[in-house]
Amino acid sequence: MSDQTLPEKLANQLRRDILRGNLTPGDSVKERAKADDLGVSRTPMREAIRIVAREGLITLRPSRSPIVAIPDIKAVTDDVEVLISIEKLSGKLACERATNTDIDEIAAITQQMSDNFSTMDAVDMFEIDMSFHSAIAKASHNKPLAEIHTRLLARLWRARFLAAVKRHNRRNMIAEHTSILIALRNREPLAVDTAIGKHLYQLSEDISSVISQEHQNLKAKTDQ
Amino acid sequence: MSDQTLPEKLANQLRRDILRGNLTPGDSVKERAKADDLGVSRTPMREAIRIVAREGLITLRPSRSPIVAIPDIKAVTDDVEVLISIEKLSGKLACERATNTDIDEIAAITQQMSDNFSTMDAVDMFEIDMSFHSAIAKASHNKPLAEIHTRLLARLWRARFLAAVKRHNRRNMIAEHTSILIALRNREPLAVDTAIGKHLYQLSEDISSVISQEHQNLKAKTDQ
DNA sequence: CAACAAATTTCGGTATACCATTTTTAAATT
DNA sequence: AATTTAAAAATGGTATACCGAAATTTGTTG
Repeated sequence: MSDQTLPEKLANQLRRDILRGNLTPGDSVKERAKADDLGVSRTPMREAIRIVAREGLITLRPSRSPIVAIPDIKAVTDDVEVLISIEKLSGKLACERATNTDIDEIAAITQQMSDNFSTMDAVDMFEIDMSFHSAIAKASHNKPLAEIHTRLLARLWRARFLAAVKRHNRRNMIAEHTSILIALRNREPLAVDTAIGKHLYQLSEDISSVISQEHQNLKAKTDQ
Repeated sequence: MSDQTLPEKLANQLRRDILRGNLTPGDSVKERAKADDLGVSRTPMREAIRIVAREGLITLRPSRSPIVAIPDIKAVTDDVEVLISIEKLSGKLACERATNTDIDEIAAITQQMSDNFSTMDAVDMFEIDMSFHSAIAKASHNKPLAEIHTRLLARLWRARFLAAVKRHNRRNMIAEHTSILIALRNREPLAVDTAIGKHLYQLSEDISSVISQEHQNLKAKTDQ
């Protein structure tokens, strides 16, 4: 874990702050202040900000403070559009290339979710959901694909989380995950495609509604 | 053009050096040396290196000089795999959302290529080919999609270029571009999908052969 | 001459200093 | 009191300095 570079660690911290809501869209992210907070100099913090910015969670402005990105509905639905395509490709490739270990891992995650679904809070649930989707991307055995997938998920983290807290149709989710898992185990690309499509279809609208609602709440915000 | 930040400009310079062959895979990219070359300090150069590294053209190594990425066959074919999927999605979305201006632009590029195909050298030809594909991505009106596409193209630039120099079946290429264009103009997603698939299908193997050949030539390379 | 060891150099990582632009604050004028 | 303007503070961009790890060179020893 400690083979992570300092800027990476700082970037993680920033992400966490944004996703947990300690930093909300529109907040400024000042190099000096953040660096002082965490007891490092500006150089690595600057790099960390760039890392997170490239993922889309922070917006850079020339000669101005970076701010936490304010996702507009279009950008988010665009992301979801790509995410669906990427996940479907992952599923197809996973059918061809996933090892049994890969699939067992996906099964374990699914099992874990269904075992604890009544006791977990939204955050736990959400993180398991994330790991489910990441596991499929990994099972594609295509590294650039997995990287793109990771980046998209990171960008959608917050929106997905907000959406997930709202609708708690957990049973439904588990059923959908299970059908994806079965299709993968049977190595049936078409069934995987359908199952993933079904699972992600609703997401776009759910997210849109949450984001548009947030935009309402963001009206009287004057701080940079 | 001058609204580009200094690190961006330096990153462009690095890309160009790599793609033009002034820097070849395996060469080290030293902060200090490169910064001195271009008369800037290490800070912006460092940032530029990170930018290009994140695109995949440079490989960072902990506490070592970054080196120009040595693309292995697997990585390149993986990239192509994703590229095909991304371009097909672009085509599908372009059918729905492209403005007539978008399509006229694509047509103009195609025309330009067919007008000058006998007089252009490999580089000219190649750059027009690039712009053709970028124009389709732009016509999807999905920004993150276009960004991913750009990044993939950049990463494949060199390999595609090397492959393109070898096979000069230009007429074939123009015919394929034309069929993509027609399908787009008719707004027929299926036809677009087929045409793009056909156009990109060969690419993977062409590139693979070029890359594997290059790996041969890279045997006795001892410089870091 | 080979192999190992120590000293030196090189290089990335981090901290700090300086500069230019932008933002904020405060004062001054109408 | 409101508006404009000037001064001060804040902030990102860039340069430089310092440090520790890694690589290289050099010297010594078997």
